[in-house]
Amino acid sequence: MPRRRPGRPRRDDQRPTRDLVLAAATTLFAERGFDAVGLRDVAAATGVDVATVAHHTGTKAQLYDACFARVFAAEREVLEAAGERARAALATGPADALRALHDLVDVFVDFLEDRPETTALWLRRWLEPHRHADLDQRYAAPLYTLVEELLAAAAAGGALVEPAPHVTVRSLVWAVHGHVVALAAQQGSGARERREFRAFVHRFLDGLYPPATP
Amino acid sequence: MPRRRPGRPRRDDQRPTRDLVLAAATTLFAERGFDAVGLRDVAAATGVDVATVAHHTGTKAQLYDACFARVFAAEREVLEAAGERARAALATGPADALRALHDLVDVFVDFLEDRPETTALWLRRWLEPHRHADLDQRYAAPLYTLVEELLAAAAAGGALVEPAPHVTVRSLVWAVHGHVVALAAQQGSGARERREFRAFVHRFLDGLYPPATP
DNA sequence: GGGATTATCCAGCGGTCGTTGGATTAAGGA
DNA sequence: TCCTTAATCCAACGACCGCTGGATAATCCC
Repeated sequence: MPRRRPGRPRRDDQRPTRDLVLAAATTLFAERGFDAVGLRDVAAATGVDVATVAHHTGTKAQLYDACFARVFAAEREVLEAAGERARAALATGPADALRALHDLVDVFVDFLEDRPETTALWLRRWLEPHRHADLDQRYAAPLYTLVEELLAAAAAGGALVEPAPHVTVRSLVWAVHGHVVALAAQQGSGARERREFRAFVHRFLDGLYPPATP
Repeated sequence: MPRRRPGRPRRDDQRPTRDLVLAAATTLFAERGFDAVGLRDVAAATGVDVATVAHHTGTKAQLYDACFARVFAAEREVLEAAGERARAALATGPADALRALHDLVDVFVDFLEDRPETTALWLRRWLEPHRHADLDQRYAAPLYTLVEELLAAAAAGGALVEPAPHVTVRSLVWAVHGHVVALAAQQGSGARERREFRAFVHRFLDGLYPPATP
């Protein structure tokens, strides 16, 4: 239990103020985008003053970046843990690699369904041209590499027809984002949509390989 | 040749001012989004005053809607023309239906590659929750219906495995948008990317059906 | 030619934005 | 207890925002 640092306390300070600000800002940025969110909106959603937001997170652009870093770090953490398990299956054989690929994609879909703000921030960032390189290299590239390795390993049991794995991976990723956006757009639990999408994804993965001709 | 209407002329009035404003605004909105674009930016890009923009397009929200209507009307026009040809192939047989499906998707990919602002506006609109219904029903639904019909017709020559056609179509559409975004993000002509993506899409369409077991 | 109509620009209004200086309050360290 | 440090809020600054009233100029209709 860390001691409180000096300073005038808030009325309810169970969590550090910076975390509260980042959480509120992330939600708002995901919903409305950078320019439509005012620092006074963030402050009101957190329950503090505008100056307090600035004191903890600096400028608005820095706050935006901090929100991205937090969300994408969480995504990366989950995916890398799943990636470790998948890598372990790489050496054991093509069938295991294909199953590991299915598992990895399931983790990815589950994560984005649970945290749709990840999809929203991801899409918004793609629409900012000057940030493409950073986003792609720091967050997307490692995942893409892993999936491509899994694809290649799984292909050992039946030659992979697709000549450009990154196109396949990217298309799959965008399909998942589209699924999450569609889920957020409709009312209801979307349980059927989730089930159908998973069936589609698994069929998609299996369809990447030509039928085994015994 | 329509006569000029009365009023103080611009210095160079080859095209109607409203068209120039809409074209400039569409580019800016696609690049930066609604809130990051000021009416003074639109005016400067057009070469007129702010008041002139307001005079021709009303409020900023109306200008935004007009840009959407123009872009999506162009998309719809192209797709419906291609859809007419595809529908003609529906009755002739499963092989023709499958080929028509390929052609229709090619038209879709070509169009979005040529006009990436369509993808940008489309994605931005998806990120505005209160506009989902309108976007989906007015523009997406007719296309989806047509593609699903083509899928069903093509399936007559080999049972369609996929049980939820709209999931397949939506995933394909999002994959195309992802392809366009990736194209815009990289330098160079992207000729190889385009070729690879087309190969992927056609393999994807063929993979929707189980292998014919002779 | 002369009013009517239309397009354009200028200037400015009220409001909101991101940001900051400084006062206030509470905690830790001596 | 007193000084330092840190967290918070208040007030306000300058800049920019969407929007508009009104002046001006060019065309049409008669």
